[in-house]
Amino acid sequence: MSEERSLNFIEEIIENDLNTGKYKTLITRFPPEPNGYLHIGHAKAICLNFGLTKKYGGYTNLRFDDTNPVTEKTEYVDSQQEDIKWLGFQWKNELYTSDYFDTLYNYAVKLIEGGLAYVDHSTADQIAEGKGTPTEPGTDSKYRSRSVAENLELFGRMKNGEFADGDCTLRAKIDMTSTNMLMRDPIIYRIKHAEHHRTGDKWCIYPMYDFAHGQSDSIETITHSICTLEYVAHRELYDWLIEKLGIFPSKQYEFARLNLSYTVMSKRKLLQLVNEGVVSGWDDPRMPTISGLRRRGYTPESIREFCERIGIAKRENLIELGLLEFCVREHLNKTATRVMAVLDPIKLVITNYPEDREETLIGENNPEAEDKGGYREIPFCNELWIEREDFMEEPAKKWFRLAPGAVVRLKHAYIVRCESFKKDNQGNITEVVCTYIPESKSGEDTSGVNVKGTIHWVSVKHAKTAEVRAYDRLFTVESPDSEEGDFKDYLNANSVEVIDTAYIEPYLANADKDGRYQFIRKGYYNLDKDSSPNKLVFNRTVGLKDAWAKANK
RNA sequence: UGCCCGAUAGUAUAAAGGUAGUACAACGGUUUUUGGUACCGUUUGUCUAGGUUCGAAUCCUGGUCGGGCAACCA
Repeated sequence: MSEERSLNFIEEIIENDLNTGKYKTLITRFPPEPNGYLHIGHAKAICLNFGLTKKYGGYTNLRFDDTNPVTEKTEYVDSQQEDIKWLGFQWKNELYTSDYFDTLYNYAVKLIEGGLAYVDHSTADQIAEGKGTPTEPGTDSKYRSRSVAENLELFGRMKNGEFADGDCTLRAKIDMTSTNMLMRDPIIYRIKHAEHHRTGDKWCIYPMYDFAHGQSDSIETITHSICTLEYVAHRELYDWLIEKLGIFPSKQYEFARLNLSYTVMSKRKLLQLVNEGVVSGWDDPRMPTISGLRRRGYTPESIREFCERIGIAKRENLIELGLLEFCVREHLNKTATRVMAVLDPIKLVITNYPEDREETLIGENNPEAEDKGGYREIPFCNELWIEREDFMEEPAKKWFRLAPGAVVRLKHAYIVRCESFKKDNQGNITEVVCTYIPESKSGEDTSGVNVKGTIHWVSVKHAKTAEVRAYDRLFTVESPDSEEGDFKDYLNANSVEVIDTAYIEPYLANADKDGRYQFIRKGYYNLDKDSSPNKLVFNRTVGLKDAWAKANK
């Protein structure tokens, strides 16, 4: 493999830092807040952070950024770990920002002692007002000039629970006239009498993101702290705090987050879809969450490949959903077991094949695999289920499938000729009547007949049934976020289609929970978690490309 | 009206002053017992106006457009 992929801007920085000896070991971190499920956008960050240390050596920590007890839950901690592992990555240390609450408290005291922080008894409204606006400077709080001793005493009382939520905050003393709003005396500690998922009721004050993230990076001697673009403005504060505290100088670098067409990525909106029952849960197969994609049948390999292909840069982007689908097709084409399933059945009857005769045919499991993926037995008889769409009473031009008088290959079986067909009162085709060519058996064809088309089928006598669910994009517009009005106005009403009774070949009765199947000529499918031995339920991961359907649109 | 970030085919992403390349998409073809896969080919691009230079996607200046910044969220 001569991989000559060019470096992205972060890799360039890292190679430079490694080459100049600035760092001996690369240390990154993935820092999710445990307040929701991870999605494909997080996968981009996971692949970046873990991928970097895999490539250059060093290691990556998993750090749960749990500084806001009211939104965070252990359920999310567990799901996030599962998702990262499933994607194929292993962290060096499992850490929590809450592990550092004592250290962080001492850092705050140090800031106060240096005259760089003060306790502010202003209300939230007063603080907001004093902040100014992006175009007007802020004004100093009247509590800004409190003495170090008074601030120390007050902060101690905050910690001891002597104040109610919102009574006061600890603010860094920087510059109320800065053009960077974040430097206008940012709040670094607030009071929340809330139960924390790990520290319980030990604390009633919690550090803000800006006073926790960079400090945690520093404690862990993270060399390259990689985050998304919305934190660019925070970098000045990140650096300021590290400098004033005199601690290990981690550096922050920002890249553009992933936007994927026809879906939404914000945790708030995804949570809304879950809470309002628009989807069945975080792992609904239509969700862009890792757990949703997993249930849908996506593979870790395909998601990693996707993240590799989209690249890392600083400009805003909107990735076509088609690329994700390409990546999963690419992987599943190489790995999925081929089987036959008929989703919209009509009956095909072979008049010259004895009614009481049955045959066992042999089919390769995967033409792309080295050993053809092994072989399986497929029962055959005189009555078969075929797809309704594989027959046309009046064939279109370039039609290679069944039509009166047309010949077609039954996959792994014989060539048949359509002699006639039957209709019901409404004019629906109910049965296709054929004769078969006995010498045309697959693998030992001596008939000399050439056919243009091959169709899939399932023996009526031997067919098993299954429910099959097909999914489509969740939204009808490319970028629901940037449309007028509420994003839910653009939900795709037909994002799921359920087929109650599809006919499947008997081999599938023993389908593997983790198996990936290609229903020949239809798409890639896997078993849903709702599936049981009594009632199989398949999800369509993604359809096969369909040149015929596209050409005839 | 301030500050910060960005701008290369339809979508992404390369080219560190020297032939604008790659992938996906689109289109055409070859192969095929999946109208799948594979393979071959084609179309499409440097936001704009100046400047520096023998030479600019790249450096400089002005403009335009897009995004971000006024949570006791992260």
